[in-house]
Amino acid sequence: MLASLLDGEAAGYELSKRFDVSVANFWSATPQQLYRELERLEGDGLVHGRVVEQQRRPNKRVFALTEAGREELHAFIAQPTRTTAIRDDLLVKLQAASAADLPALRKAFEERREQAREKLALYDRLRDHLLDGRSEREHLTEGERMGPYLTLLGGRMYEQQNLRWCAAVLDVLDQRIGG
Amino acid sequence: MLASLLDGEAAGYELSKRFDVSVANFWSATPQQLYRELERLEGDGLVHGRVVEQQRRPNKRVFALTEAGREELHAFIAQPTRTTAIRDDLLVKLQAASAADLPALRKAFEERREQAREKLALYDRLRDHLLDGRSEREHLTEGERMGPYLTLLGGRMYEQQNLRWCAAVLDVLDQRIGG
DNA sequence: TCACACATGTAACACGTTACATGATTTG
DNA sequence: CAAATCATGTAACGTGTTACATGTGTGA
Repeated sequence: MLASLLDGEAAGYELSKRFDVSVANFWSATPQQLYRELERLEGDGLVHGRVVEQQRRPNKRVFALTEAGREELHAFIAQPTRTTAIRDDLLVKLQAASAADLPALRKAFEERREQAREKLALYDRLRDHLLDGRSEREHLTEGERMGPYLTLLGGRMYEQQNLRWCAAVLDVLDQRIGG
Repeated sequence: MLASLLDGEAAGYELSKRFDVSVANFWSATPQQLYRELERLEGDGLVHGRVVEQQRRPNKRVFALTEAGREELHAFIAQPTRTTAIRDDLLVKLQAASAADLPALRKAFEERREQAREKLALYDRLRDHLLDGRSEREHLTEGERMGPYLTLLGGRMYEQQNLRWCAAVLDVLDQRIGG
């Protein structure tokens, strides 16, 4: 959340929208978590909220990073990185599948492939928007922050690999089902 | 855990070892979770435990899948697959980094690259062991279960992509730090 | 007029992690 | 002789998910 607020102040609802698109690439959270966490971060002085009155919408509380929040981010980056825990239902299904499960498994992999395609298309749009006409090289050498572009690159590479893997698995499944 | 028990009965401690190696590829769990979960699964009749008395070791309780456990696995495979939640500290660090953070970030990425290399080496050993002299094609068309091989393939592809991404990011970081 | 977007939350529950506890045997 | 491995757990805590609750404004 602190990292997301670097891109500008936001209310809980707006943050949850950001998480749906760009941030979901590397961090997922439900709106409920965000609201709870905002209270805590404000209590710890890492963010500061103010009420913005709106005419035709319910009022909202907009949160901005404080100086302490920025320092917390620097400290976080300097800390040892926790190893990432992977938990993927689809791989469990694949691991456990026997002959009778193959058609259901095939369907699950087609869905995963479709999701990967959609994410890839989304990332490509975000990338074009982020570059805004400049070349990748220009953006990376001259831009202020290279982070958002490189995380997006990571997301794209991840989904491309995902597609290749789905293709390989579907290939095997079709041979097993068909032949 | 049910999927892991397809590879043969095991005690909690043995399961935690399996999770450390092959299963960690797609599902992580602490030993404490496994012990707690084994109790629950036995309560639900999905696994069945028996005490194995040992001479020079503490006795152990070995658990095997029951028929209900196997059915549960089939049902699980047929269910809609939950979308996988990604949460990666390293990507958050990258997203949030500013100029002052680059050296710390570089170190974090070198560590990630090293971890990827080690995992890849482990997966290659597991792959050789799994194939046991046969070709990939033979194993996939003639073997009883293709799951373990294909999950391993997924892990290898994932780590290879990870390596490529680390290389790309380190390249950019070095240009920013050096130049 | 119906559904969706905006906007924020509470409460209950489920799940996961960390610390602690125990004690034998084997390996270096 | 120390450290690692085998073997199993409890208790406390922290985090995450799900269900529920509320109400206005906008677009089809």
